[in-house]
Order: sequence, then C-alpha cells, then structure tokens
Amino acid sequence: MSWTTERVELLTKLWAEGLSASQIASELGNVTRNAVIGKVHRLGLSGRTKTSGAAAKPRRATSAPAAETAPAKVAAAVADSAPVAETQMNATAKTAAQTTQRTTQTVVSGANALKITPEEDDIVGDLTPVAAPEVAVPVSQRASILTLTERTCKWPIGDPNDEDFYFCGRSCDAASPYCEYHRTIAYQPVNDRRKERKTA
DNA sequence: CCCTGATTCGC
DNA sequence: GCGAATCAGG
Repeated sequence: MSWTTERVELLTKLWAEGLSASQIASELGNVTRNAVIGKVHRLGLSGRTKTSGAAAKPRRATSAPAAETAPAKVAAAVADSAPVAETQMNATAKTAAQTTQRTTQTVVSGANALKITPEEDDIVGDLTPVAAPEVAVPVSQRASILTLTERTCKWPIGDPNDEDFYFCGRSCDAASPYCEYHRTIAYQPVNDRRKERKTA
C-alpha cells in the first residue's frame, strides 16, 4: 500500500495526537510501525512537539520527569476510594474521568461491539465502590481506537461518541482483555455466591 | 519480555 | 521514497 495523501494526513494527525507508531500503524492498516516511523521521519515530523514552548526535547527519549503513579498503586488507591492525585492528568483525561465517574454502563458499539454490562449495585446495600472511577490513565498508555494488542487493557473510558474517548491501554496478561484493575470491575459478581467446595 | 522511536541501507 | 532490520532505550 502506498502513502496516499489521505493516509499521510491521518498519519500526521494521529502522530500529532501522540499515538505511538504501532498504534498509528494498526489504525492505518497494511503498514508496520516501522513503515510509519520511516514515513514520519521522511515527513520531518519526528520529535513530537509537546506543550507549546516546552523545553526542546533531546533526540533520545528521556524518562518522564513527573512522579507518575504506578498502575498497581493507582488501582489500590481506587480500591480505597481515595481521590487519587491528578498528578499529571491533563484536561482531557480529567474530563473523561469525571464523565465515567458514575457512569459504569459504558457501551461501545463500535467495530467490535464491546459491551460492558452494568451491574446492579442497588441489590447490595452496603456496597458501593462498583462504579468505575477511571483514574488517570497515563496519557502515554492510552489506546485510542481499537489499536489494542493482546496485552493491552480494552476497558473503554469515556463516552464512545466523544472525541476524548479512549481505552485504558494498560498492560494485561494477554489472557484477559482487561488490566488487573478493570478485571476486578468487569467480573464483579452481582451476588456474592460462593459455591466453593473444599475438596481437599 | 513488552514496548517506544531512531537509523541504516538495500531495494 | 520505502520499510525491514537493527539499534538504543524504558
């Protein structure tokens, strides 16, 4: 496949949006991330311009300066209903988070019709933390469209109709479609039916 | 190991 | 110009 003007435009746009080369590659289709990177360079738009007037970033990627929270910790914090620090949560993420705050029945009717069944928390009286308070998913890990691999969390965040809709994108065991945290939410039993048998 | 982008170089 | 292979890093 060749680089038609349309494809180049999409590439440019997505690259500007901060998607990774592999993500862009999968959205474009029929190209590898190498091809994307190669094109990006040829187009001369490497070195993504971050925040305006930001310090010129060196050629090689440098680790983020912010004290980013580890996924595990985030999950833990959420579990405790702690209002996780919005360290480097940007406006977009913030909005998404708020949107999802109490809206658990997110439904994706996209290409793969991913559907999340809303849990009836009204059944349980004392329980509450069921709502998925999406916490700051590091922008660096967010997945836009269906650019998820076998090992990225496919938990939808935000309103699919919104521009800022995205998928969790954190890494997962490849066995489950969700990261550890979202797994607990996704498979939360409506009723605490423990039919375990002590066989030993 | 998974992933990222950067470079090289034969095509 | 293109992109696989390779490199360098997180």
